[in-house]
Amino acid sequence: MHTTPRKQPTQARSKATVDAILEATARVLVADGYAKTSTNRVAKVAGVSVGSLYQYFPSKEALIYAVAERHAQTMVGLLAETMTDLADAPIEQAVRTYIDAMIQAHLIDPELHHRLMQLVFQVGLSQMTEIDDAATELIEGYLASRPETLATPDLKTASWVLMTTVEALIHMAVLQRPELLSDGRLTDEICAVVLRYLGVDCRSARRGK
Amino acid sequence: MHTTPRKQPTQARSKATVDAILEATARVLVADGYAKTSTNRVAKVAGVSVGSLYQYFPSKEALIYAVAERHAQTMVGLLAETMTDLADAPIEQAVRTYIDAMIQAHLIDPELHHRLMQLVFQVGLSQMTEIDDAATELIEGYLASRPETLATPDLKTASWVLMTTVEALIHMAVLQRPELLSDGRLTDEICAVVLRYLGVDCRSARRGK
Amino acid sequence: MHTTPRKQPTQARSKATVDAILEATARVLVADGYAKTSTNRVAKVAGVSVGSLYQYFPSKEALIYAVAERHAQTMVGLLAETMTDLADAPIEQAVRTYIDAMIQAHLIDPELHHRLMQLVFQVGLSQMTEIDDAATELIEGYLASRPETLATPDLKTASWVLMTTVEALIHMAVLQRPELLSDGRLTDEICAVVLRYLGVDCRSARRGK
Amino acid sequence: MHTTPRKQPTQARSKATVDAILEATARVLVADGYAKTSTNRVAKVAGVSVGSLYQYFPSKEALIYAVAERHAQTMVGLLAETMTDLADAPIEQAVRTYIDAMIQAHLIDPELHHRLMQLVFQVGLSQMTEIDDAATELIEGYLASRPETLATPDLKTASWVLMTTVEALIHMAVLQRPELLSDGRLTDEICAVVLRYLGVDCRSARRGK
DNA sequence: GATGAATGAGAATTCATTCAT
DNA sequence: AATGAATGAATTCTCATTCAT
Repeated sequence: MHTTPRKQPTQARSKATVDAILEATARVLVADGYAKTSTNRVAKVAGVSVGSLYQYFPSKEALIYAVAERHAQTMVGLLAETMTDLADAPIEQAVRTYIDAMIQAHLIDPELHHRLMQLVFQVGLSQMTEIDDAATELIEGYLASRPETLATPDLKTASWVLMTTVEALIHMAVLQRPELLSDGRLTDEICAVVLRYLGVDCRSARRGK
Repeated sequence: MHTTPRKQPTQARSKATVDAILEATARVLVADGYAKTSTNRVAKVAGVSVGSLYQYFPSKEALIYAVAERHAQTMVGLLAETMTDLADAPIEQAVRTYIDAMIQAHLIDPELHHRLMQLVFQVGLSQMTEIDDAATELIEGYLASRPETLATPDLKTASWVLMTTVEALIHMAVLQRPELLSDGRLTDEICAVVLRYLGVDCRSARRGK
Repeated sequence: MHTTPRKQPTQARSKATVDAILEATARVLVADGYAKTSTNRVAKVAGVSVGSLYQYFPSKEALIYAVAERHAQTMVGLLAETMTDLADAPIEQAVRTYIDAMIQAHLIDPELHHRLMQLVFQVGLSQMTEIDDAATELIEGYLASRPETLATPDLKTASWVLMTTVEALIHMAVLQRPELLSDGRLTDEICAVVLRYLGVDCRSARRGK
Repeated sequence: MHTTPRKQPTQARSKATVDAILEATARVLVADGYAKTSTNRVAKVAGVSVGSLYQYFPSKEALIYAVAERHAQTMVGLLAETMTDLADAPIEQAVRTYIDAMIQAHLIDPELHHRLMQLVFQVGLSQMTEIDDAATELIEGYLASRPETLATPDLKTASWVLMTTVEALIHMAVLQRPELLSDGRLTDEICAVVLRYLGVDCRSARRGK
């Protein structure tokens, strides 16, 4: 089963077609779920014929892959943009910036993100796990440069725990508790989870607030 | 679309048939995923005819619902069994018991659990979110009885944060980092995340370890 | 690609279904050719649903295979029936019996036979070449028992030449010169080709006719 | 459905394009078979656009027709070239020349020849049967000029029998027994079949060999 | 109650052909 | 003339569901 795009659109017209197809795929995937996402329907929503769809994507899977690729790159791009130059920032600020960036990244297209995450194991969307891997490495790099912040000696496990925790809280909040996100309460709580885990912002710190 | 079982099996033989069907559904679901789980195949694996399957379950969805129901009840049952009489236990012990119980519950059938979790939004398996709701209430009840443990005044949010965090760490570990589970390292780390978030086990506490 | 039947029909009803499907396949194949033989059309002609067709034959190819199998067995059966006890017959009679049997076999279903022969290399219908192989062996066995009849020392090549010649003349006559078949002229000519090649029925023999 | 070329290429460039298309068609036909010979693929292999292809050939069938036409003409051309001035040659030499010429004609492009022969009835390629008709006429003309050679009074039938026999033996040998062709054994055998059928080269002739 | 044959709508995919650029 | 993007009917095959036996 091919999962790589069939050909690169060269003309402006075909570029627009490919964009329309990817956008339609995302919309249909969100609305109907993977099982009910039919290529004919995607084509119809995109306003092109099935034939055109298959001219650029050799299979339904390739379509999903391309959407995941595009979404993952948008998210990682936003993260990378925000996370520069935190090396010297105080840890409270670094953590808050990371969490804010993560939330923004999740808000790019929350429903699409969720659908794609569901498919990670079902279809094998490595693109999506790479977001997490990138985040884990980011955290690991930061913690490695500040050994004193780490309560546990196991750097890798701690990084994974932090990434997983932040990711899960944001992901679930986006889906189940959007009100917590909009008023900023959640950001505070996630910061608290992270900083306290790192030994910062203990009762003493909090009291001084 | 009906999603409730068609009739209650009264005779012993019927009970065995239903059990075989549910077990077969779980196995096929794990092996092939929801999309490729066909009722004909389930019937064959269960050793009954499709006709018999439809005698007890009016649709494919009803089948999945019943499996989710059974699995959720097993998990909640195990949790309920373990969590009795923690009201007076010291917080460290309560947290550890909770986390241990959660891990055990996740290890009942990790792959089935994961498949079902994937389907929560796709098919609308409220049974699975009820596990989380039950856990959240459990936490909320415990924290409500010990207001001094809470660093945040928002009891509901804190409970949700804790449940989500513990659930995510265990779930992802079961799938991605099984080695962290088997040697007990993860239990320690999750305890640390929870207790520090609750203001217990700060640096000072840890140092004394 | 599976080419073997999916399941054996056990009940009388399904046996009739399978028969209807095979017969319809043969008719559509003859009428429309392989490329235009669609499974939906076969099902319609057979008076069953596509689903039923696919219950017994996993692919279009499997369908053709089964038809070829059935046809080849009918032909070989007829040959075997006719060709017994020629060991002691005079060569003229043996040759004529063989040719007559071959003609009868070709007349079972000439158009189907032709379509299937066309597909031998295209689809790989070994069943059909096996008819030729069986015929070649028959000839080889007969010639081996009468070394004096053979003008060439190379038994295998001579057998292949004879089988190919007889087969081609009958096959083409059935399709292009049916009138030669009906009045028996062709049988005489094919006998002449064979017997003269074998050194029998030279001018002298003929003159005495 | 049009089957005649759309326009005659007058310019040199057009001629080259048409040639490239025909050659590509032949190659794809041999490699993939008729059903999988797509016009898009032919165009790609020919190095032109589909649009250009359809400028010269109004349909897929027209493409195949043109290829058959070209191939048949090449074969008939080679035959005609070789067969001149056999009127006075001894029969043994005439037969051998004919068979040699036929073999050479079959070796021009054996796989293409076979693919086209398969399509004769499927698509109706009269061009290919015309090769046989030409050969039959050639034989008939020769035999008519030498009535004494004929064992049968029916000239037409005898010619058809000879043409069919020689054609089949060569055709099948090219496909199934190429080793018989390369070492010349087959030529001898085919000569034997023909000459003995014609009453020449009886035992007596052979003995003197 | 049980069986499993039958159904047919619907999904993925291909490819001959057209036509705007 | 040439290009190649676009079309969409047609094809193969699946599977949830029904119902005669």
